[in-house]
Order: sequence, then C-alpha cells, then structure tokens
Amino acid sequence: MRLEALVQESIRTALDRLGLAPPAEIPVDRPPRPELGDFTSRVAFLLAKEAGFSPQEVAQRLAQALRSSPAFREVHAVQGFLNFFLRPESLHGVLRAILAEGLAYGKSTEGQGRLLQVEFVSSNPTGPLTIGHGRQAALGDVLANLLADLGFRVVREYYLNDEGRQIELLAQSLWARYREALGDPQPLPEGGYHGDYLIPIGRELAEKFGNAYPEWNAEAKKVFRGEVVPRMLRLIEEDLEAIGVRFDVWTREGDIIRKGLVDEVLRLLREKGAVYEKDGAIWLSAKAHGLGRDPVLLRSDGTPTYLMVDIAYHLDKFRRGFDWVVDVQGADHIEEQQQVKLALRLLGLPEGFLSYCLHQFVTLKGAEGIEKMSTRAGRFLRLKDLVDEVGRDATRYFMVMRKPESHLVFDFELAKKQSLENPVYYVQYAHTRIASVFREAEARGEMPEDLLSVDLSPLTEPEELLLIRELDRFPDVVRKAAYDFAPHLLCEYLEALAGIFHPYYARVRILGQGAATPARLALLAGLKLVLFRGLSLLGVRAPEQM
RNA sequence: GCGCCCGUAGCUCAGCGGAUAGAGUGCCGGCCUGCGGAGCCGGAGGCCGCAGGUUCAAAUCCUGCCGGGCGCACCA
Repeated sequence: MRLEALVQESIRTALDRLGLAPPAEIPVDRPPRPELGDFTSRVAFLLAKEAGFSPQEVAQRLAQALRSSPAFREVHAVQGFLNFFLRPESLHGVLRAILAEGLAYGKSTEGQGRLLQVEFVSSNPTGPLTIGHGRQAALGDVLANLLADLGFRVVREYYLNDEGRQIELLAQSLWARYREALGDPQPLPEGGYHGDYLIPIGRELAEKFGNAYPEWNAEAKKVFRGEVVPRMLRLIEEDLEAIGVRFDVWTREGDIIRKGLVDEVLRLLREKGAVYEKDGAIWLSAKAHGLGRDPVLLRSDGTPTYLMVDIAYHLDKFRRGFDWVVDVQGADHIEEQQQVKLALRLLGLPEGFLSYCLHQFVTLKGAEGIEKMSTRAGRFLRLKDLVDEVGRDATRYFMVMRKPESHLVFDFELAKKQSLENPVYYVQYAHTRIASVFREAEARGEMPEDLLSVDLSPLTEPEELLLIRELDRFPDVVRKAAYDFAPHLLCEYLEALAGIFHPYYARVRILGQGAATPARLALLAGLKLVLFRGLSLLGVRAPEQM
C-alpha cells in the first residue's frame, strides 16, 4: 500500500475508535522539516469545532489511539498537527513493492483508455521552428507521455495551416528571392518573410524555372505556393526530429473546409442566434457572453477566418470521437481560446471537452541580439540549431523545467555545461552513477541473484529511509504533473531524488559492507528505476555511461 | 483603456490555506589514499511588489494599486 493511504487508513480507524466522524477527505502531507516526522495530518483542525475540543486536544486523543498501530514508530500531537514517524519496516515494504512493479511503477489505468488528443506546435509552414516552438514541442510531448501513463489513449496531432494570406505572402517572398537570384531584385511584399532560409530556395528555383515567371500573377502564385509549402514542411520535420517529437496525425486547414464543417458550424451558430451580419461579414456575438469584442467568422468576401476554421476543427475533433482534447498554445492565443471555448459551448459540446495548456514565451540568455524573435522578420534562432548546440536532452529538459505559465529564460551556457551545475546532468549522473556501481558490484560478485528477495532490514540510514519515502511519491508526481499540465514538477522531483542520492553516495559505501550491501543495491535499483521512468517521461535519455 | 498571465534570496525559479518560506546558481569558508571529485560539507543572503480584507492560520484566497509579458486585425 502507498504510504499516504496507509496513514489515511490508520487515521480513519483511530477516528472510528474515538467515535468521531471522519471528514470527507483526510488530509495527509509531508511536513516541512524532517524532525516533524515522515507524514503529517491537520485532520484535528477540521474536527475540532464539531468535537468541541481544541485542535491540540483532538490531536492528542488521536495520537493516543494511533500509537498501537504497527506501522508507526511514533505519533506526535504538536500544535494541533498529527505527526507520524514510520517504522523502517513500513518503508522497506514500499521499496519491495516498487521493485516488484518494475517499469509499470507510476502508471495507472484511471484514464480508462479514453481517447485524448494533444494538439501542439501547429506552427504555420512559413519557416523553420524557432526555440519558442521548441518549448511547445517539448511541453506537448511530455504532457502526452504523462497522460499516456495515466491510461489515456493519446494521439499527438499537428494542425497545419497551409492556406490563406500568410502562405501567399510567403510564396511571394520566395518569388522575390527567385527574381533576386536571376539578377532582377524585387521588393519583398509588405509584411513578407525576410528570413535567409528563402534565399537558397529562390536560387534553386531560378535554376529550375529560368525566367518562366517574370511577373507575380495568379499562375506564379499557384506555382510558388506549391513549391514553398513542402519545403517548409521539410524544415519543420527536421526541427521536430532534432528535438525528438513525432506526430501521429497531421490535419490540414483545407481538410476541415472540404468536409463542409465551416458551413455546418455557421448554420448551427445561426440557429442559436449567436451570429449576426454587419458590413457584409458574419460576426460572433461574443460580447453578449462576456468577452471583450465580437470577432469575424466569415469575411465580407465570403472566406472563413482562422478562428472560424479553428472552431470547425474542434467540432471535427469531437466528431472523431475524442473524449478530451488538450491544446498547447502560446500566450498570444489567449483571446482566441476564449472565443473557441465560447463557440463550443454554444454548439453544445460537453464542458471540459477542450483544455488549453497556455505557455509564456522563451527568451535566450547568453545569446545577444536574438532575444526577441519573429519568424516573419527573419530574426530567430532555429530550434535545430539550438539542439545541435546544447543537445536534445538539455533542450527538452530546460524547455519543461519551468511551469508553462511562467516566462522561460533559457540559459544557453548552463544548458551546454557538462557538469552538475546543469540540472539535467545532475539527474542523469545519478542514474549513471548507480549503473556504474552495479557494474562494479557485478565485477566483484556482490550483485544479488534476486533483488526482490533481499533482506532490506539493514536500510536504516536517514538518507535511505528518506529516499524510499521520496520514491513512494513518484505516482503522485506523475498524476499532478499530468493533470495540472505541470511537467516542471517532475524535473523538480528528479532533482530532489538526485539531491538525496549524491550526498548519500559520498558519505556511505555501498559495496563490501556485508548484509548492508545487497540491501543498498536494492535501494539503488529502486532509485534507478524511478530515475529512468522520470527521465523517459521527459524524453530525456537515462544513460548507463556518460 | 479592456482581457489573460507573472512579480518570492544578487540571478533563474519552486512552494499557491497550515508549524522556523525552499532549491539551483553566484558569494564566503572547509573537504581530494577506496564504488565515476563530472564530487561533498558548512555559512552569509528574504518587509514572499505595495495597501486593505477574509480566516484559528495568508507568500498562498478576495479587492484595489504599482511594475513586467502577451493579446485586443474582415493576420494566422
């Protein structure tokens, strides 16, 4: 049994014996300081009023009733708090259970195989991915990993907007580069794409087409659009591959329109009286529902806006059978999120069908002049270049080590460091170090045949007991990181584990310690397992050697 | 002006109703004859942006203000 549940059950039994009704949920936490025990409960505060005693009196009675429980060495009542000190044997049992679970440890089936879509990156094919997209790629991928461990059937999806005005501008920008390569410099269109990445493609097309397209006209538009989109997709795929992200499904904006979903959504919204016509365009009545302004759904030329198609896309997601959809998006999409959610509510989709994981932007520390990025202005650092420089592991780790809604300062120099100041190396090194100890144990013939049947009673050092207590937390960390869209909690947890292990390793010898050796190796096996699981969820390697 | 997010140690950030507010880094001072020193230990450093309120209890919840980010296009 998990330790927290063990404590809860003990409290429940004690309450029962005292004739007190248990609260709906019995709170059990980790105390702020180790001298306050392994677990603490503030249950007495919740019961004091009803019981007619002070919190401290209630706590004292409970402590008295709990002292007979075999799980605890001591139970203290302090200022109304109930503090539990576990017997080492209770902790040893936990370690044994973790080892028995193996790689399944931390997984659950509570998602019940429900179909979940995580949509992320979804960058327009107008250029390579920047480090900003990198944060989203890492976040989306890690969230997908976490939720898959909770038993959801996860689909990673990329929404590809390969039509519309931006693509046209891109095509025209490419055409200008093409003319430039032919010695006929043309100005880039207003709001066009200035990035260098179009220059070699322009040169390539100059060779391929010669002077076939001297004018920017309807035919040139068609041809250059056809040339540019697949090439941009290549660049994006290279970036995704660099950071190690694969998508299961790519959906194009054009697919949604062709399915007739735009017309259908419009019809449904009209039936609800949620749209109106003004200046020849169709608007969504968002203000009437508390939003700041009414957005356009259908332009006066009859074409749908991005928002319109996005709403239709989400209806499509629903029809495709997803039970839950998580969209990872940057802070510049806040208004749109409110509008889409409103529209889905009006369309009668279930509340909670769509969740947004919103993240703030990334700035790069230690790289002058490229802090402010813009794809259109051609001022950015390409994701692949960053990965090439600092490595996939560090890139992924750094991108998720802060909570998404916080602005992220990516410390370029720190990420590159191959020393333990770098948190990702600190964690990986713990894993490697254990692997190294195991190799040494094998060489010396000290490795037990079966770690599961090892006598764990020699595990009595404070760090040993603390480590087991921390290993016990892993499933909670996975759950919280997944449901709160907070993968940084996993980073923090892994750093805490490594932070207990490294000093322990420095102080206590593992090998050649008689009966303590197999017990310590079993502990390290449990730790290695959890480090591996945690790093894998982050998509970061857990090396045997480095 | 309106909407969302963020103001916690010099810096980068955790903590988001509970007991003396934490980590990493930086700074100061210790420790290298054994399993990887790619390390370990100790210390200094905080009106938790400001002001009210709610609560037995507020960094945490509410209100207002101040500072920063993002958005407020018939762009995507």
